[in-house]
Amino acid sequence: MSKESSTEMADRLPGQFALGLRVLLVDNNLKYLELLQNKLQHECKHKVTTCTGVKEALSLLLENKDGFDIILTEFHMPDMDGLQLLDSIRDIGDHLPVVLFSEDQDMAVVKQGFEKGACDFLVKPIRDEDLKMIWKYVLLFRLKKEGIVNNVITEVNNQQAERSESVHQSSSDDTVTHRREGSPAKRRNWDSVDQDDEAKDNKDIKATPSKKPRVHWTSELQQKFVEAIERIDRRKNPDARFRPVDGLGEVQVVPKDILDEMRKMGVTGLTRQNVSSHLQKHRTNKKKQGESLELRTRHPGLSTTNYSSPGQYSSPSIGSNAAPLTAPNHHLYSRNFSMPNNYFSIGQPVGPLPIGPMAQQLTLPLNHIQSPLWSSSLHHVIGSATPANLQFMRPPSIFGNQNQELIPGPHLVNQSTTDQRQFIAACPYGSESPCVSNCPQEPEPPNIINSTLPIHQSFNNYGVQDAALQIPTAELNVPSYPSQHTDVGSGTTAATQQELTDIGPLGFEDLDLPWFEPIEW
DNA sequence: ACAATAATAT
DNA sequence: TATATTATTG
Repeated sequence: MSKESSTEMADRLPGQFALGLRVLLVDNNLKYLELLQNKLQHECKHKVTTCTGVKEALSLLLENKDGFDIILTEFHMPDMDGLQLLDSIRDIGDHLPVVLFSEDQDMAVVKQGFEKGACDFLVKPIRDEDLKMIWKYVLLFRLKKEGIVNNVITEVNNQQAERSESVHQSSSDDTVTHRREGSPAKRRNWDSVDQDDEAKDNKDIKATPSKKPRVHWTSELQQKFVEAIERIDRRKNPDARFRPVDGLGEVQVVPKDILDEMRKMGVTGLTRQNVSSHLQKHRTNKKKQGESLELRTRHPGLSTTNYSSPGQYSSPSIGSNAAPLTAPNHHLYSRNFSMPNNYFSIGQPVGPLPIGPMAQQLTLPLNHIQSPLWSSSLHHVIGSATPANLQFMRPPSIFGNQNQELIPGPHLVNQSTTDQRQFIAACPYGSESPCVSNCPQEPEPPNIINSTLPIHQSFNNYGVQDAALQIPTAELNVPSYPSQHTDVGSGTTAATQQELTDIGPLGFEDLDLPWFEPIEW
């Protein structure tokens, strides 16, 4: 594999590159030193300087800082080992790529080498093809310094990924999940460890985990994608009854098939995962579309474009492409804590308020719940966030301090949010809370995110007796906005008002919104 | 800041 | 594979 990728690189790169490459070759084994030197000089046309000790090498480097392009050194040397060499080189200026080689391939050692910034670790005897390719490190090293290298690496990796995917079906490598570590300065092994293929059982030094380039789904691509799905769908679901929506028929259309089909249609360069990811989005969209369609059928007064959510904290525009009115499925946060996940502001909206009837009429049943946990005045909208960025705002204080401070959440909870939504925090202490009379100071609200207690207990400890949610039964007034509606915050015309009145209230049950599910503790 | 969209993890 | 989560981008 390495051979192939190397060859490809060679094709793409200027042939002159390696001529006169200045190599500092270090090995205390004279025979081997000579062997390598010969090959490098005669076959590779490099300019080779040899030495037999690390210290010597370092002094050469110090003498002539810019005298070399690359260092090729035996790892185990009597006077110093490769790691120390790497350290010292970094001291000098870290401007040279270093390739280590050694007899043994103790993985711990190899790994350390990479961590110290070695470009590669070759195992003796070094294969000719590897030796001839050492220039690539120079190139990569320089490119990297110029910040261009990501592309190069990415390309190389892509090719490798593609190749390996087509060979053995996505050997979904269980590379030890490298959490993205914050040190971008750290150099990585660029190519996979080039030695033999038996090295592949080594999980620690695999191919570069660099980022994949994003696939841009152009409209043509999208079109083919849909076309592919339709074809497969027809093939798999001959009975039209089972073909309600793209890819959502009785027999689902799966990424692999789509990819195959698309390839037949002449699409190249996509991976199965690309398709999978896109399919996910596609299905989500379809579903939303379906939902809003259904809603409109039942309530013709509601056109999709007529809605917008109030307040800046409201979530996905209820208009255009987002589902209006349909409540997202309830999301269960770990430990039985359920959070309402609304498209609307609930209760007292926070932040810039929509003016006009919107504010009043988009009031949801939640407002009527008298549960201590969710009673209307005790909610406030926090904002929208991805789980990672989720922050919980301290609930509005019953003591009047409205300066909510953010309680950043390392979220141990398993939030099940697919998209960014608005989150709503509940004030755990209702007006009935004993805290009102008993606590001289504002009590610390339970940290519902990090608490190890069952959530209801947190609240109980806090004076909330019954945290169970109730399913609201109140009526919902659903307003309609004029079709030209642009911005909720910008005002409401008389015509709007009229329209709103015309629509009239809808029964909550009409909407079939599973706002909450009762919580089982 | 926000939302969309793709990558990545589970 | 499906789906959840996270990263990146507009």
